[in-house]
Amino acid sequence: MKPENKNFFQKVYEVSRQIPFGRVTSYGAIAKYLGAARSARMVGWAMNGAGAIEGVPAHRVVNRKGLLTGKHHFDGTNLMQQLLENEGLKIRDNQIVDFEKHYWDPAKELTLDNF
DNA sequence: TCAGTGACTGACC
DNA sequence: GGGTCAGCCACTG
Repeated sequence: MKPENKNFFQKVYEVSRQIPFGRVTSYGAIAKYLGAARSARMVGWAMNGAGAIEGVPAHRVVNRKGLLTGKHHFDGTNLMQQLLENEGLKIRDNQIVDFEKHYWDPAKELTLDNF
C-alpha cells in the first residue's frame, strides 16, 4: 500500500493518528509531508471531518503559529484547549506556550514506510 | 454550473 | 517589519 493509493484526506488522518502524546504539529507540516505544501487548507478541511473519526487527535493540529484557530469546531468552546492541557501543554490566549518545543514535524520524525 | 467560503501558508510590497 | 495577495481544492447554496 503506497501513499499514492490513498486519498489525500485519508493520508492526513494517517499522519494525524501518529502524532505522539503531548506533541503538536501544523497544517502546513502535514500538507508538506504529503507533498501538497500549498494545500494546507485541505488539511484543515480534512480535520473538519477528523473529529468524527476515532484515533485522529485533531486538537494536536494547529496553524504554524501554534494558534488554536480551529477550537470553535470542537463541541465545547475550550474543549480543544482542555485536551491539549490534559497532555501537559500550556495554552495562553488560544495559543500554545513553547510551541516550538512541542512541535512535531512528520517530515522529520515519520517516514512513509509506515504506510 | 458558478461563485463564495474556509481549522493555511508563503511571497511580495 | 507589517499588511496584503494569491494559490490550493473540497464543499455548499
